[in-house]
Amino acid sequence: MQAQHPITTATAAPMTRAHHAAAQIAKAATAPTATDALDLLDQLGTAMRVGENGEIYAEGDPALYCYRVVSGLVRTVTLMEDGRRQISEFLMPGDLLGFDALDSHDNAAQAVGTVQLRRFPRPAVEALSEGNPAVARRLRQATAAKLREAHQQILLLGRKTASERIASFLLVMADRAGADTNGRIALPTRADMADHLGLTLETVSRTLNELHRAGMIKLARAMVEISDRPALAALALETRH
Amino acid sequence: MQAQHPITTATAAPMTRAHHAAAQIAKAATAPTATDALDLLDQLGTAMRVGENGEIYAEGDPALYCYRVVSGLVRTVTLMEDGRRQISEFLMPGDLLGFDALDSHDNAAQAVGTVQLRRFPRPAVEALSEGNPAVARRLRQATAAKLREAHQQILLLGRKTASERIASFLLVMADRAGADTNGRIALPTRADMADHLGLTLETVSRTLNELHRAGMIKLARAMVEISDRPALAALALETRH
DNA sequence: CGAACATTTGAGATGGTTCAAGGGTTGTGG
DNA sequence: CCACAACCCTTGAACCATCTCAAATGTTCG
Repeated sequence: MQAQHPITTATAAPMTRAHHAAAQIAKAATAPTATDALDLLDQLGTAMRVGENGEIYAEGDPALYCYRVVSGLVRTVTLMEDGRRQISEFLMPGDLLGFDALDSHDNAAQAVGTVQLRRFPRPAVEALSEGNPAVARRLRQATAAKLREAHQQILLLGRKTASERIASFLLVMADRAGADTNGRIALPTRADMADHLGLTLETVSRTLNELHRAGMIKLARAMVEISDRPALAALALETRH
Repeated sequence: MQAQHPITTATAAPMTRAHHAAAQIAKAATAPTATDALDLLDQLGTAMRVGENGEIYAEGDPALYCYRVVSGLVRTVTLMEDGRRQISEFLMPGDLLGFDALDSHDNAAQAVGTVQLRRFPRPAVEALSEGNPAVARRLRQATAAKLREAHQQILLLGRKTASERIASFLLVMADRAGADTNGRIALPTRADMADHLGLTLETVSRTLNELHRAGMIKLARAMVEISDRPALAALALETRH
């Protein structure tokens, strides 16, 4: 039902940091910082780079680490035995990854292009959140926010037409990625979009070009620019916003 | 694209309990109970009953309360302006509801049949989890578990065929609801199933009857019995299990 | 009994898929 | 720096899984 993509090997730098710092930090920061409670995490993390199409973790892997995206785009992938593929979400710089795993990851995470990450050992994160209610709350909120996004995606997949899906997707990408200075936003491949939106890459291509002909977007390979946001929003049928 | 259902009014018993107990409980229970940390919640809750098709909360409502299902079946509904409807999930006895809201509910919750609930004021829950890391952790895990289910649903909606969807749904219901003593499980209406599975009620009806003819299930109105679980599981293409 | 509602079934319409081919782009090695 | 290979994207045409529209048949309950 869907074509598949060979996965080139990851270029992952190994890490060398300890987790024992976590408990200390948790106690030190009795009064949560005025900024973001999750800033505390940073000291526990290690920088890491993954090459294009590299795997950050596989489905079913024990959840030893979690990550924050520093730069680049990450996709979260579920694969069926016969090769059908579903991308649950795309993650952008600043997004957290793998924090909501229970003991194993329920889907794979892969770098769309080259990606820079900060990696945190989960035991350290757990220890930190155990000792610091503000961190615990922020983590729960982060997971709740993902759940909310998942519900949006469920609505999209269950009830929207192809052009509504594309319009919704473009708006989400524009809002989250923050268009570059020219209002242009980088897109993943048609195949990646298709597997995210429950369509085929041909339908994605056709629909994108229809929106272009309709004057709602400008199209250039892997880049789009939204020229008529109200029209797109009307198509996407965004309830909220 | 989809027919709509009028909502009969809820029969909700008002509540009378205070939240101030929360902080005390949190402190008292420094050593978390051997059983379930969430048992601590019970004392903060009030019993409540909602009639068939009654609304527990509406989409966009400020999230003042959260709930645990005591008996009956609850559906979580997102509505589009033109009437298209998506049911994100069905909740069974023991399931938590509204705990993962941020400050407002991102979808409505309705009673499928008559439902008994236990209702908790969110400030009390927050206070409890603030003071009790075990509770905080359980709540985060509960939200993470919902996210995992949402990802399954995204795969189902994005990539499965009608019969795969039905088969998957029946297995989930059987596992979660726990079939009655005769292995029979209660189903919501065809329309509710359709709006959960991204199909029309006609397709649900036809597919259910096909599975019946194929000898995989026994069918009796709002009841099914799974007669050939392996065959159903093969159809559902469950990766895990 | 009768009204409201849930389910089934049929027949025709269709949005999106599938299969197929051609054109663009990018990077790489000669 | 050109030429080829590997992709990606586009476009066309036929097909089909599911939807839509329509009607008949339960079923439930006041």
